Amino acid sequence: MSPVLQSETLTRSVEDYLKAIYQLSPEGRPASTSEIAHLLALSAPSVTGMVKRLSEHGLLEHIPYRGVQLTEEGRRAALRMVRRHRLIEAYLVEFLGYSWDTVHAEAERLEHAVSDTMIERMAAALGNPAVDPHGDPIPEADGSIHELAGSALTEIPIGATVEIHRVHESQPERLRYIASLGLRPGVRVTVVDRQPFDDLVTIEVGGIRHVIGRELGHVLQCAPAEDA
Amino acid sequence: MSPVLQSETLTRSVEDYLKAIYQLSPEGRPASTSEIAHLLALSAPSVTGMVKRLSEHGLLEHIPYRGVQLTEEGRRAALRMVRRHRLIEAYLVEFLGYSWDTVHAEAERLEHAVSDTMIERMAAALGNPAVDPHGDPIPEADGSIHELAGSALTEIPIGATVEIHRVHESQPERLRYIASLGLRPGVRVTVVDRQPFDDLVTIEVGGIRHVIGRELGHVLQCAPAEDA
DNA sequence: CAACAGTCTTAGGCCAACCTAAAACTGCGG
DNA sequence: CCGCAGTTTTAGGTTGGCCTAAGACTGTTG
Repeated sequence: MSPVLQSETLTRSVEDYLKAIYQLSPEGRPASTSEIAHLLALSAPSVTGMVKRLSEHGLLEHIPYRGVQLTEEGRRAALRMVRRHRLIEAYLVEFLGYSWDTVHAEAERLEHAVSDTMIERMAAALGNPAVDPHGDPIPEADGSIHELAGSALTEIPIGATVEIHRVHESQPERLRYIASLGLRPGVRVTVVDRQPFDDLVTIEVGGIRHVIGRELGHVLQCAPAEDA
Repeated sequence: MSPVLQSETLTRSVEDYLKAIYQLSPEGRPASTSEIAHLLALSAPSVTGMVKRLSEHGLLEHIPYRGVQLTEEGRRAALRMVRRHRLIEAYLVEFLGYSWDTVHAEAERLEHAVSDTMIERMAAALGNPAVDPHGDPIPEADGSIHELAGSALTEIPIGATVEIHRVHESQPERLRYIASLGLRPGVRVTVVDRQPFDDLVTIEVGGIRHVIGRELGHVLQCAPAEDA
């Protein structure tokens, strides 16, 4: 598309910054220096420096002391990385015996090394899936993405039965815990109780009850159970 | 094995240097600065500089003005990269529809990004193959390698029929040409004539005759045809 | 055995990416 | 509306990995 994006080869670091900024705000709200620094485990000054260079290259706009927003070109590059990451995760789970909690780190490195050709072959081998193993939607090769509407588990009313669509988490520790509760995309849960504070939710899944706290509750994205 | 190799993470560049030095001399003969520079497409001073650092880290021995040799630790690291490279090539050909002439570049990037776990899963998916698509032997995970004895096509006497075991080439251009002549590992060829100079060899493969020059003749490693 | 060609190393720079310490800005509360 | 806490940027430094230009070495050859 853009002549720049096509010719110019982005470095690993640049790819990571763009992806991080996109993930901090898929909707395009400005992301702050410290948010980016925290997500990438870098110092704030490092982020400021890189952000300056990226804005000179037209990948984002930086209003000093105010935050950064991806340009159309930056967003495209970011979505390309997200597509790569999620397809790689899906491929590793499907064909190389990876589990949910171990794919992230591997994909994090591979996403920078794999060619477009290879990504598309992997997509084809998978049958062009719409979501990755965590239920996150995979952007199309053309840069479009279909975010599926859903609500955090913390927002489901008592008595409702919903299906988990998405587990928006990448830390292996937490993923293992979530899996140990029997929670993963496609599983059906019923909200049996809610505490008035701290968004505590009691759910029933597979006949067993668990109490879910605020953080986990936000990680678990749900939608009304489909068939009956 | 070595505590250093285990803990220390080698950079991409270091991995490339070690692999290059190994490939210039699998037997351990000293490799020259300029050979390394040429293979890696770098300047000679860059190589001198890196070689110094690597020798300080115990990965190779450098006798100034004389050349470098891998230490045991360096050789192990190099063989690890060779194993990765060849397994990745084999995997891409087997499972992702790559052809002979396109795998090299992809593997060249992936070999630095893939985890040991993933390499071993790929090896398992392939059934732990002994050779890659070019017929090059794949080192074992423990660092041993079984070089198969063979002779260059230029050394085969007139009248002999041999089987191509190995096509030791990575440039896509050349590989495509070689493939266009119907030459690849496992194919049987008969030497029908040889010129006294320039190692020109006339071969017959699949009923068609071709003249092979010195360079290509060395690339094509042969062994006596097995069954009759 | 001296000179020369070719190879290798030293010297000195550059750039991307990171860092810490210190200065500048923002926005809130008194 | 001033000052202060928190955030962000500037200033200045480090490291890895590359470069070119210039000097040092080696081996061959007249």
